[in-house]
Amino acid sequence: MTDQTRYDFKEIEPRIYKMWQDKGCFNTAVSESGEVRDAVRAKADPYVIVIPPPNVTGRLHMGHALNNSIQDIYTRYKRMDGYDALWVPGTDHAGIATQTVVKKMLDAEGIDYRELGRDDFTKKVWEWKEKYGDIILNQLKTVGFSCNWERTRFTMDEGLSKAVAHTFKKLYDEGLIYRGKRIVNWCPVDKTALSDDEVETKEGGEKGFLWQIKYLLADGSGHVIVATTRPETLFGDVAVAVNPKDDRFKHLIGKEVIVPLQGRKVPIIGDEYVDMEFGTGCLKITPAHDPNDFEIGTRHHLVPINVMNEDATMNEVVPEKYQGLDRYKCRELAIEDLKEAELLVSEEERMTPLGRSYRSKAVIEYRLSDQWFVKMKPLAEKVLAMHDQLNIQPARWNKVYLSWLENIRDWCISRQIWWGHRIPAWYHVETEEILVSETTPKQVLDNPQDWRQEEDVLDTWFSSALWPMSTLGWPETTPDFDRYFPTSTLVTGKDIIFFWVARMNMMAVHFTGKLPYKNVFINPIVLDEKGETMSKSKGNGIDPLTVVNGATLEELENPVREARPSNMKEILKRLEKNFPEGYEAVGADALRYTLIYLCSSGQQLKISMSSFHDLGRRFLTKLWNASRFIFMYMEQEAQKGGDVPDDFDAFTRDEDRWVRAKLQVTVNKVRDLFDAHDFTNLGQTYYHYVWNDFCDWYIELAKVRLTSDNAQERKTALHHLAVVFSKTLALLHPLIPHVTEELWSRLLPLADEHKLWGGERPKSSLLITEQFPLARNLLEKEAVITKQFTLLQDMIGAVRTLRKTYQIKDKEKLSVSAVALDDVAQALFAQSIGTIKRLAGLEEFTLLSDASEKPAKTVTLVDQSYEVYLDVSSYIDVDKEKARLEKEITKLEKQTGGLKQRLQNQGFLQNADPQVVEEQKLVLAQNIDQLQKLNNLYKDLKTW
RNA sequence: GGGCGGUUAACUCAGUUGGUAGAGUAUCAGCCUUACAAGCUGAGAGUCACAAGUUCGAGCCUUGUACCGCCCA
Repeated sequence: MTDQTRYDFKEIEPRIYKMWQDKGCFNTAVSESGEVRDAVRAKADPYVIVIPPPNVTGRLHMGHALNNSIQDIYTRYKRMDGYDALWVPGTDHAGIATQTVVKKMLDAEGIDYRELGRDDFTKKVWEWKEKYGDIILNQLKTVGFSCNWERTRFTMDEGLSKAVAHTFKKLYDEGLIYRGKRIVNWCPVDKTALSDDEVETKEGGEKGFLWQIKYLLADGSGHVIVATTRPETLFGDVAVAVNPKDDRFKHLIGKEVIVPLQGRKVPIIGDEYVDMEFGTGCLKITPAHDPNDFEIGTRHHLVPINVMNEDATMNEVVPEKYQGLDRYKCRELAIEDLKEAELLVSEEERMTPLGRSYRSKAVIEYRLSDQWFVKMKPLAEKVLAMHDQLNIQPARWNKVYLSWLENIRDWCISRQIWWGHRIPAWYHVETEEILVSETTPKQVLDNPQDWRQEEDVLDTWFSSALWPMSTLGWPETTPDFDRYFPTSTLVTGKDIIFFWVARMNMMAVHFTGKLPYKNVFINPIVLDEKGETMSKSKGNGIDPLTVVNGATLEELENPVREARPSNMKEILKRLEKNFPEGYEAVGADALRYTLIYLCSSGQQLKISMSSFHDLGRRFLTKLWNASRFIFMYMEQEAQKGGDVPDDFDAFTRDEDRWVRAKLQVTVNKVRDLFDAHDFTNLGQTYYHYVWNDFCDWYIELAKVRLTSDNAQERKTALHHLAVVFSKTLALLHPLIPHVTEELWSRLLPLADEHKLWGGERPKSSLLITEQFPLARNLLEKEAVITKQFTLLQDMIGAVRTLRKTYQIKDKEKLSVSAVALDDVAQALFAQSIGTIKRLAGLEEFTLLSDASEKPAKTVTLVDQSYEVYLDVSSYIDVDKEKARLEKEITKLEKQTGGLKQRLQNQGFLQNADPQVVEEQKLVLAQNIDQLQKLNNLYKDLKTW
């Protein structure tokens, strides 16, 4: 036995993880090159998960910890269950994010990345990636995840890049990728296009203004009033539109107005799009800066006028005084000038819908430019047709997923940055002919001066969409792709159902005819204890590594100080109050246990710093100490001596049968919960079994025999402890792998040494590859013992309650007698006299043969199956006992009254399920019986 | 505007085909019982958000309302 009463994760976890890696435990049965490494497993079904690749710039956060804990549970469970398990790890290149990080780094060094040029900049990014790109993968290792690190992938790897080029070329040839001048979401900070899905809008819009501006008619016959939230774009106006049905304005169609501040003449056009109710009923048309206007402009063959630069400053098209101004500066100035010119009619504050980049958070500009698109509808239709083959859990996410696919829009895939997969298209400098090719085409090689390659790169999600295929070698027909595709399960967050899940499905179905996985599990979002999303800027994040490794107060405060949230003082105060000595680490297993325990079926998971101590650490400490107990008694056998029985069965008792039945029930349940992706009850199931069944009851019961002089009894108890505990460790391993593996390594040699297995020795010396306990139906006699055992538990509980009610000190030994009213109780009590005495703290426990032998002046507990008589003559307080009985009688009467009423209700008797009626009748009869007994006791009391 | 989720004990959450509400934490009381005081034993604690409906019977089903969170337009 170790002296430490707690699990030393700091020493154990890294050691165990390294051991797994050294022994190749995360490897597959068949290597990438097709070499068989485990002949048995190579014949088994594969079980495959591909990781949602974290950004290469990313750092592990609680969401990753949860998401990957779930994946690890599945991987380990299936691996133990005999499958050839493969969990493919890796990172994505995160085009915009990574480019920004490296750009900032260069800025700090005083280097302008533009001056470096594309090739040198890309080199710098690769250098950065080599240096920092594995950080998040290493962080995953510290949490114990059993990824197959041999197969670590990166979306910019050569093979994966080939897959991207291949896909692009194919889709282009099939007419599913096209290039066109379109209005796109433009991020003026990152200076790139964004897809619709990368734009966030705030509920209810953001604070802004609606201005009404006079546009004078060119013929001097008056004016129209136009309402706009974006006056700075008026320089790009190409028309004013009215609804052709609008009697107020339809006579103006065909006339011209003068664009204010600029003097250009533009036509008044009629278009049904214009909402007569909204604003003034006159709409300025600015095709280069608004998607709706773009459509209207196209319909009327109007040439768009772009008035902004890439960074959303005003360009040379606008009057000189506005040129170079930021769009908002220009807006202010324009409003002033309009006032001056007496063209501003009104200014009204209102919430206006605003899009922001999900990366930079900058307000999106609309920009007319040449972009590449994927035609999504044909791809989406194929996926929709196969939807019955996809199991999305929780099922409600089907709706979200389907509605996106059903209302699919084309996907803008070009990005105006340098870091990423450069689009494999070449333009002829004179003819504008386009060549698309996986590798540089011959024409280009022959006459490089005549061709220029597309400057844009592809959206990172384009390569992510290929992830389950490309990580396994596609489009090559590799052994990996043959064996491991399609994969089994995808675990991810709801925020990327559109970005990622749907697009992966489309690519896989289009290119292979198969969905890339069978199951999709959407894990909840991790929130802080107030229910707010964790974010750097709020300073409310809980770093999983802090939980694993601990942190000083200063280390806890630093991220908050850097983020400078508005409630910074309050947060710092709370940290100082709660963690004056810093945060005490709990290790990876405690982190994992806590997250899964709290992983409810809702959409969110609230967590606080203290939950890891209260849930995870407590549980592990309990398990650790249970093992100390078992190991201690095993070690003591060396001195105590004696032989193991020839047949453990001969000395096996009901409590042994009971705990094994409980274990089996738990095994069945855990398997069901795994298979149903139901984590809601998993933590509780584990907790209840380990804490209540195994520790509180079985270990306590076993103590009677473990302290016995009879070696055969002792060793039989140890035998059952060894077997049951070994299976318990196996059952827990997927969730808390390190501690269970460590305890496994201590249990096996000890039980071997003392010959305790009795034919039930586990097969594997490493728990990670031990068979996961098998499910089976409970035998009839197991079901019976499980039920019977509650009699014993209730009886002991009742005695304990009485003791407390009478405030009898735990040390005071009581004398109790009991009578069994049925055979079950008779057999159980007769066998359990020793354990009852110990667990209820009794001096004497006498089993009477008949209720008539009941001693005088006892406190009596009545049950259907037994009566218990407590000799409390030296403690008894008649009034107190009266009160106790009264309370119980009242409660029972109330219940009985309700039952009677129901059973007199004709409606109930006629309509209810006959079985239910019978049940209720039985309960009523029992209640009446019980009530009778209690009333008798109450009468007796008067004679005391 | 459309959709999704939530509202159950002080807190975090369970709650199977409708049959008289459960767990953990916290609280209170008693215990250093040779695995664990990061423990053990016991106790108290709920108008299941609100309203109406269906039903013999509703935390659960239907409709509506309120509030909280999220997604889409």
